[in-house]
Amino acid sequence: MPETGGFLERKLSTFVRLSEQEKRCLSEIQQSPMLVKSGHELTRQGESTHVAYILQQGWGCSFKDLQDGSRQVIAFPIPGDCVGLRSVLLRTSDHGFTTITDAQVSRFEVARILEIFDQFPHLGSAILWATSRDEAITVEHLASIGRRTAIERTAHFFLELSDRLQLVGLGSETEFECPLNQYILADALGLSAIHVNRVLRELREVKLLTFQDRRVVIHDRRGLIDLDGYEEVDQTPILERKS
Amino acid sequence: MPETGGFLERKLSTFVRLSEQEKRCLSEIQQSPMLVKSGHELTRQGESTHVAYILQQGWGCSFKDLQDGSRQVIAFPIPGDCVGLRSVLLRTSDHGFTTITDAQVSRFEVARILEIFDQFPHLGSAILWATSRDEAITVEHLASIGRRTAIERTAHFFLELSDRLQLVGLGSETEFECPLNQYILADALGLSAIHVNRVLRELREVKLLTFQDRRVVIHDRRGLIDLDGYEEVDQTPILERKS
DNA sequence: CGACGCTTTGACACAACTCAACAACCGTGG
DNA sequence: CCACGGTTGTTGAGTTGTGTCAAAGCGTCG
Repeated sequence: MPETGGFLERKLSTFVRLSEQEKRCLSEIQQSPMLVKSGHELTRQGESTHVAYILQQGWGCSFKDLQDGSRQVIAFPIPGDCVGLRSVLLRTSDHGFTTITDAQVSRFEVARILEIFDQFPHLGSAILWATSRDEAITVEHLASIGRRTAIERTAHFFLELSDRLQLVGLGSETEFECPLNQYILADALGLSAIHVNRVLRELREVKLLTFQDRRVVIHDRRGLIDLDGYEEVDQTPILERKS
Repeated sequence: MPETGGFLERKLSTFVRLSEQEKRCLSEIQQSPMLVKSGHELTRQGESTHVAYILQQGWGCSFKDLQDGSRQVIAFPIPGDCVGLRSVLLRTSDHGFTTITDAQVSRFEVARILEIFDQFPHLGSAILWATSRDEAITVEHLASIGRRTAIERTAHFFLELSDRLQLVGLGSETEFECPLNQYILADALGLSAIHVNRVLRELREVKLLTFQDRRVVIHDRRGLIDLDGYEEVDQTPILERKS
């Protein structure tokens, strides 16, 4: 657990300097998070809802179930990320969300977000920035699955995950916790679990990256980047307060 | 060319009933569209910008270029759709946009959008709805490429395109103009152009769909849906004015 | 007329999938 | 304490969907 403002404040702070008032507002909507057991489906594909969540602790994934029983994982939100914000504007949710570990989430009414946009425009743009970043990640994901080989895709996935975790202080340059199994990884990468296993072995053998015991160790960041053309995100704050 | 309000008004109207004032506002930002020649890159990957566009006429695509020279097409905006709205919030654009035919676009400052959010909240939520829908389409696209076979993916793509075009009155249940070539299609579907050709042949042979002479004809909608599990979007307006 | 963009086809290669089996690890209960 | 099933990881063998390479057909346009 980071400084009082939580992971969300930490993440948004890389984008815009927040006033004390805005920080209070953030704390307020993140009060009394609820506990959620591992494997619980917080939101279901096809349901309609008026609430969204901020993930406070633990891991989960948003996903889409297809007709033939297969599943595509869309994203792995990490602490500080919003869950289900998009769904509330569409009539029905186009995807589900399930926890992967025990987790804590803050629930909020979407109406609350609209109020915030009104009251704290800077905070509003910071949130818009965050959702834009999430979208950009989805788009990159799309490009990965559409055009990269299995090993490039996997390397890229872990680099991106590493960067996001570092942004909220949940990992170092070279190492982070990652309680995903190879089945979930497969559904995220658009591969079969068996092939994921082979790819992970190869990454290990060429001494680029190790994924073992719910833990990722990056042995050769440069090598991974060369493999897949990963581009680091520029994270310096770009919006300064006017006054 | 539809009624005076343009394609954007028509699209948003399926979501929320617009006041005369709001309609005027929409017309205003779409005044004096610029002409863009086919094959022109309106925005470039990696550039930073403060303007976005509304496509008025013609076809284009947003895409991502990868390190190895391959390309992934993210979306085919059609008239009434926004282009580059997300990019302006991130420091640099994560994708490019190029026209595919001669086109007309309205350029607008992002600041203008923020003003609209202020002045016409209903219009603001309609725009948010539209961007949420675009996101949902991207997510569906991701699932398609990750988990569907080439033929399912292709069928799904054309069904979705058909629905969007109908929404702005640019196609019927069974037929629409589609000036895409098989190379661009390939980059959108995450396939090789040659395989796209094979898939199109098969769709034609089993009498589901014909793609020829820049024109798509849907022979058997039901059959296509059965093939790929396409879900129609519920389009009844869900936001009614309060007063 | 030739050049060019796009489509079509065939032969072959290969990345990733499927099926099948086994190993390692866990918590549980007898 | 060990036996047990359940979950996850690992490996091999064979299959298949899709990519690559090569070439030809066909409009259109200068």
